[in-house]
Amino acid sequence: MSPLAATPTDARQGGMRNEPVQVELIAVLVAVTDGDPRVLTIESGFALPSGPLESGHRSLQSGLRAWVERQTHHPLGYAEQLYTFADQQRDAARSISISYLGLSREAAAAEYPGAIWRSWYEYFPWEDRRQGVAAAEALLPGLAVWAREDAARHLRVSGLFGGAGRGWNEELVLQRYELLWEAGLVPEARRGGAVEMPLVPGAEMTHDHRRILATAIARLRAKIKYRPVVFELLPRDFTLLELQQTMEALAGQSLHKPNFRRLIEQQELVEETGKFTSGLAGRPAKLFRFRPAVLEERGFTGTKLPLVR
Amino acid sequence: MSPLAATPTDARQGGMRNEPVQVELIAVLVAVTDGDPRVLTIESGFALPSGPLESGHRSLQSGLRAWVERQTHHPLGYAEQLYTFADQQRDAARSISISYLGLSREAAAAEYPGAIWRSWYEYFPWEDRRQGVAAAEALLPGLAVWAREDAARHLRVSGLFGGAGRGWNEELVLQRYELLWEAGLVPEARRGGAVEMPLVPGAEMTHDHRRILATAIARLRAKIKYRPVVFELLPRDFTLLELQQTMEALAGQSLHKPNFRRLIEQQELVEETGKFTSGLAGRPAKLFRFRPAVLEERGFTGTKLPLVR
DNA sequence: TCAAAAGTGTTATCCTTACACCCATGT
DNA sequence: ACATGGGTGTAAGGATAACACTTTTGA
Repeated sequence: MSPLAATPTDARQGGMRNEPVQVELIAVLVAVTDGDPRVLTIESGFALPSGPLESGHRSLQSGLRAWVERQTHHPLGYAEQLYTFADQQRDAARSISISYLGLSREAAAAEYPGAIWRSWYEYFPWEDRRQGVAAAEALLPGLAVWAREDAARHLRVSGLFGGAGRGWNEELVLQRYELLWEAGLVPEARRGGAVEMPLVPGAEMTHDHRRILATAIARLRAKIKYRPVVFELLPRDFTLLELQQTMEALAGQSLHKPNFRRLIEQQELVEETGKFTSGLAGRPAKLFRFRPAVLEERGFTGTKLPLVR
Repeated sequence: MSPLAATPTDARQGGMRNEPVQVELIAVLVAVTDGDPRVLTIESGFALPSGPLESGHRSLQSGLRAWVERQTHHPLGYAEQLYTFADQQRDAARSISISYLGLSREAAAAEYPGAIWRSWYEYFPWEDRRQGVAAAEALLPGLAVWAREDAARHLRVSGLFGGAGRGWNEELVLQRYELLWEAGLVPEARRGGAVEMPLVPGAEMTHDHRRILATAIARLRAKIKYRPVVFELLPRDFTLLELQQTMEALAGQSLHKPNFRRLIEQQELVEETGKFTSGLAGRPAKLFRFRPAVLEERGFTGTKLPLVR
């Protein structure tokens, strides 16, 4: 169609050797159970399901699906790509990690001994502010030491961790983790290094898996606000309180009940099923279901720009 | 720290052969000049800058930077990862493409003959609705043929392309392109296939480069609404009209001037420089500059959830 | 009867949208 | 004078946030 000034091959001559690399697929599979946002792990919570891309895999997603099912016996439902990292291992061959975020429900599969669901707040205790901000404020003294006599560091700390009523942005999960790494307050930052400050609470993971988990949490916290993805984590029928508690679990913050209900109603995301809960404490609640029609109706975005009529 | 039930290596035995693959880096470098959103191309607009990851590259980004600078002599400024694709070429070795979105300004470099800036609307004419919707509506007859007697196809077409006042969501660039591909209305869908319907206007690119460009446009159109990235495309000092026209170029839609200005002002994204334009038609305009403080002040998001006090 | 959860009303405030209008400069 | 773009006022309607309050069940 268009005359080529140079073929792609021509344009790519003369560099260093092309490097054949290993490609690894990593899954962050999330479910919310009993108000707890959980992530599916192997090796007793020390690693995320993962494995190399193989010649038998027809696509990245199907390769990932194969690894998750082999290692956890859990089906991989909805999944989206998260990020691609390159590991620069000295002298060893280079490897590329392609990570995915999956949304599922714990009930969807029977137990399998090699796979364990863990609350993601075991890895990031300071990200859970539903019962108060104590876990986050416990980090402040250590961070103050790191930021001592450095105005730029102080700014970063207070921007990310709040402190004196500075406000908390729940989406900055990765930035907070990276700051803790930089400050050497997290064990994986010290591999092969000296001990300095006392470590911060929170469980470690292999390689960069905890970093990938932070990326997944951040992505999900951002996404629930503008795409109806929460419903992947809920049964077909649910009460508004269950919906609210699922959102709270993800966001790590408590929401205002009356206003939350109006928000949901106003967005017309759900419809009544006509059924009610029973047998639980309190007044029976209406059961709702997601209204899949919204996916067609609006391309689902929310404009935010003052268009001209 | 945590006792391992199995080492990572153990858990990964017994599959097919690991597959060493080629990794390719691809850049979509965008600038807005004279109200035109442009993308940096090589091969007379037929390809995006790209090249394989090499052993000398210290990271994915630095490898990309090296390729862009070699092929276009243009510096790569702000860049973020877009998406990672796997190419399943039958019998040939598999290859992985990691694409990036970069924001820049055309003025930042001198001309270089191998590299050309092209309006992205040359590739997607129907995405420009600033001068009217004729280009999009011209597609409707062909799409109607494809959707004939298929209610689901009709729904997709009207959801994506609007039609009778159904509204237009400018972020669905990729979905629209993929629908046109499926309908066989785009030349790259017919490689090695038969000719059916007349093709839709819009320039072709090699491989899946046009698809990657669609991904980049969609990402950028979404992102300008919640992150202050437009400023990467503007000079340090700019008028509000320049800012507006840059946004319009990206969104492909006209914006309402008075309300746009209030929106910007209300977000406190910019500050006055005290300087004015001169020598142009009309009243001199105040020059503004981006207020970088916003990046610290708020983690920049806009909550959208009814938090409890 | 009480605890627990569901669910409603009301208000003040802010943001968005649309429309109308005036201002300052170059030609 | 007038074309061109810069810039302001204002009012309606909608969304948000905070508060107080009523309803329905199980124990």
